[in-house]
Amino acid sequence: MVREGDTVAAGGAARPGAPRRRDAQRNRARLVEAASALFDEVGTEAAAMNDIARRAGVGPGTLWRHFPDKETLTAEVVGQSLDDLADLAGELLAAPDQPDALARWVAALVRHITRYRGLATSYAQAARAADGPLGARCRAVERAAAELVAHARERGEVRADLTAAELIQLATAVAWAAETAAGPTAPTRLLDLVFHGVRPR
Amino acid sequence: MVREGDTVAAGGAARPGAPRRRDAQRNRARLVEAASALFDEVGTEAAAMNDIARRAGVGPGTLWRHFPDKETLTAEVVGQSLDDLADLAGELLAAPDQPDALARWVAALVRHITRYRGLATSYAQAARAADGPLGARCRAVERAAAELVAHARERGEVRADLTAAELIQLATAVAWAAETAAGPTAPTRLLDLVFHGVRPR
DNA sequence: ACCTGAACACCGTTCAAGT
DNA sequence: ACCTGAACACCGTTCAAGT
Repeated sequence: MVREGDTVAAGGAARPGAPRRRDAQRNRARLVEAASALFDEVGTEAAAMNDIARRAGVGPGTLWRHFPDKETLTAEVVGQSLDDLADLAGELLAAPDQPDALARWVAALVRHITRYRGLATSYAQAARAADGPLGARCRAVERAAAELVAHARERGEVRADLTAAELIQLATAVAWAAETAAGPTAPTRLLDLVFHGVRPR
Repeated sequence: MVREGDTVAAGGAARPGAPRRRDAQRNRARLVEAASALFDEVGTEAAAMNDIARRAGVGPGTLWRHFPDKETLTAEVVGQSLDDLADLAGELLAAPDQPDALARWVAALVRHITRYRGLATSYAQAARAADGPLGARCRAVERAAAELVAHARERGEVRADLTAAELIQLATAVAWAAETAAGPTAPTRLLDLVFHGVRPR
């Protein structure tokens, strides 16, 4: 994560370009903050790029040079949270005999996706064109999921034919349904149905 | 369904308004056809209203007077298919001892939703604001689902706490996931996971 | 009554002009 | 180098002017 003032010291205060760089990095930080705030209010899809720029107090051109498209901006806003998910997977695997590690991780994944309205759709699009910045981060999450699925399979906690990609698709779908639902169906309820099935046991 | 020429006989050929009415109905039929064709090609969301009007050979104003919003137009395009779903539910319930009637009906529901890209999102939005024309039709589908769920529950084919609304949310979510998926995961596979659960049995 | 198409508002995106 | 904001293309939506 680039922080304000990082390259100012590196560049040297005497160099004429330095203040510009500091401005650029402050603008960048402001843009991410403005995007995060607008995502909170109206969701990732309804948040207009021009509105994000205006809220950050910069022109649209500045926004577009810092982030060449909305996917890159979205990836920057949710990046830390996605890293946290990968870390959580590692912790769950490292701790011995964690019961239902997979179920707990998937619940965290659904919580993450429902953080901002529209994220499920953003991820689905990113996963389709996997070469984008968000798609790259999604693949990292998928690798973490694959380890957890393999672990759960060894313990007999999931069907032997379940793949990590399928599980992520279902989790994303549940998050999408919860965010667009008419009634107050909680994502945890839908997730429970997915894990145990709608048929009686 | 309104067919070309229906009201011409009813209005009388001598009345000056009659040719206008015939024009109006031909335009209406052309608009629905153009919308259906464009939905096929680019999905319900990417289909621009102006493009639909242009393809039908009418001005945008004509489209907007026939269909006051996109939801009304969408409801017209998928109306017959939704009626078919309600009919199918009736048939499955009428025939005695149909095994897995519910599962077969939900599979048909998912096939319907995946007919046009974007339909899952259209339905989710329609279900949220249930007073629209599409929301009304969705409620009819929900009533059919409720009967099937009750029937399946009596036979012990589903969990006792499963509601029709939850099942429809899951079916819509699965359809959404299948249409936006990166890989070639078939909706039937995801539906199977939802019915039997990701845990081993 | 019904139709047409120009027109307005809005949003994504670019780029010439500034410092 | 970086920023600004005007500008263009596009889409949803409306409406005055026609027949």
